[in-house]
Amino acid sequence: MHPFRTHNCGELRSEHAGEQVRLSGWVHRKRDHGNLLFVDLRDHYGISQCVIDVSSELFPTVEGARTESVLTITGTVVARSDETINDRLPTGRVELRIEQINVEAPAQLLPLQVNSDEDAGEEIRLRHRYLDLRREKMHANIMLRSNIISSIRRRMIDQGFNEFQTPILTASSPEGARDYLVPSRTHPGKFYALPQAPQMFKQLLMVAGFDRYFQIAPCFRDEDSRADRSPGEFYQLDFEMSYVTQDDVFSAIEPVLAGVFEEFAGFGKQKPWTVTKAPFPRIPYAEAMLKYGSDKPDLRNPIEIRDVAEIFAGSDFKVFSGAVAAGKTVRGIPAPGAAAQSRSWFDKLNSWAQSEGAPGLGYVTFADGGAKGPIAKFLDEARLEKLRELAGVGDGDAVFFVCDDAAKAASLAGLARTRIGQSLELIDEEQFLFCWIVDYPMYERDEATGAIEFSHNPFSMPQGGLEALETNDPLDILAWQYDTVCNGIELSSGAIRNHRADIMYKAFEIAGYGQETVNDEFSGMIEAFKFGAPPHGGSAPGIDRMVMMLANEPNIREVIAFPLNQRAEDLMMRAPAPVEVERLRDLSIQLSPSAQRALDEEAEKGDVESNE
RNA sequence: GGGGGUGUAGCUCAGUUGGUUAGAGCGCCGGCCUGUCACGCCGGAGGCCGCGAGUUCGAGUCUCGUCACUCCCGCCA
Repeated sequence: MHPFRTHNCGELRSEHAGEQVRLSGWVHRKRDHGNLLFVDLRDHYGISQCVIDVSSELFPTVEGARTESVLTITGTVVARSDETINDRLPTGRVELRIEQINVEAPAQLLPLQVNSDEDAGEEIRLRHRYLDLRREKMHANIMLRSNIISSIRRRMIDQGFNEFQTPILTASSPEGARDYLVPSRTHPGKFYALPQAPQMFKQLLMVAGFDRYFQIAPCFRDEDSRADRSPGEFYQLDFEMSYVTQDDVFSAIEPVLAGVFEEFAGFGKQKPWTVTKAPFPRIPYAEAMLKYGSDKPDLRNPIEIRDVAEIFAGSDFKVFSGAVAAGKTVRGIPAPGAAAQSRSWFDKLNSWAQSEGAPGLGYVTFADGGAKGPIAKFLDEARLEKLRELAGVGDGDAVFFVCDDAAKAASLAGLARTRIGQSLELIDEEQFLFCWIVDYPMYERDEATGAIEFSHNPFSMPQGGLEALETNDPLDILAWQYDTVCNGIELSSGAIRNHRADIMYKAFEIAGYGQETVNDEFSGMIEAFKFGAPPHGGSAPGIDRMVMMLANEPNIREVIAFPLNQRAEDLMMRAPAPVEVERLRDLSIQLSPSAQRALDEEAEKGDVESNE
């Protein structure tokens, strides 16, 4: 007989009755009746009830085994009597009579309870992550992640993609996020950087003549975390293709995303959520900013913002008409059914808008063929009729107004759209609604300095190519640049790349970088482009975010086995940590006095604590 | 770097306008219990109320500072 198990803990059924079997697993729960004792033995696969009574000499051993101890139990499978069958357990029609037991590893008192759904503090969960991961929900989340990744891999390979690895120790990339740096021992004073993404490598693979690359790629960015942004590192489904247009990229990846989401949309849900079928809607950036006030719209919210500047232009509402005359705009946010809301509901939205820095949130309500609200009396019937038409509203509805310059108005209107949609419960959450945001502007003006800079990704091909760069106003140039958005979350960003050295130099020149800078900062890639680079493009959906959405978790750390905490520390492995002076010497590194002082203070504090 | 929330038993939390000895559930230890499956019943141990100042006759409670965790802003081409 195998030393540990003949079956797993989720396997035993009625047909095994009478067999001599061996199970290994953790003590999930014990029910000690004094003379009769039940042990729920748990492993990755399930739970089996084992039973022993006082007549056995093994009884004290089982009684003494604490929760989460690891046991190997040998015995006979017995069918349970009808009244003792547990239909909630797949193995609940049988139990194992304990005839032999080996305590493989006893467990101490637990810092968190594995067999309970009770929330434990995150610090304790991360410090003892191996225990946290034993718990049902976390175990399921991590398995979901594993299954999603193998599904992605299968689907990508089926689409003709090839999996490659790219370096982890590489060069620091200019712009973008802060890099994680790794000091070089062999080159004193020089540093590697961990890749923020394999961006340049995947482009170089295209230049190298491979086609259809993908990788489940680790990415490292030294930026502060958020609930949906894991600290330090995360994973992308990174892919790139040669000789493609934007439409080719979309039609290659849409079936993968739609397929994966359809496959897993039922995880932990009463009924599977609906998923957008390919092809996903394509929304130009400018339209998204107008209609949704965001370049990552949540399409589950039915509200669409309208430009209603013309209604206020020349009107008696001087605050708005004056602003419109001065070049500002007015955005209208329809609120279907909101006319029935109380005065305090409108007041609450108004004070919310003020907390966002706006003067307020004006509105008009429509009822009984007339219009009410603080602004209504300033608008004549023709203007009100035009408003009904533009905003698509009628009796029972309301429209809110935001007046500012276009960018600010769009942004506040977008926030208001979300807030109003939630407040009126207009959002059917149980769906995954995808779209592409396309036609991003290539450049934008820095508010503070007035300088022209890249608005998204400097490696994107400008629409119209070199000619557009040479002849158009930079702020009017669009890029072959696109984002995948699902339920208001940016899932990926991608582009048709700029594969021409001459266009690259020109594009950077407009953003204020000379040829030498490009040669310095992107030497590998710009060189490569001088030896025949294929037109290419791709994208990189975030794996962690996809899993988070499919698992319906509000926090990305719930779908990562061993995440860093918010301060990018590993509480379990104790990273980052100080190192011996000798090792720093190897690396030609000396700590600053302030860093040394901080370490000394911390060490002192640690000593005091450990002496107690 | 800035703002909000939280910090009380091993864990999750309650704790009134500041007022005697700080509670509950789970876990732990002991006792009883031969059909439970979140077993049940009885008993017990376990607290620098994050830390440090201050106000007060008196602080878990109020004030200030500080630390930790977390959420958000900045940041994330």
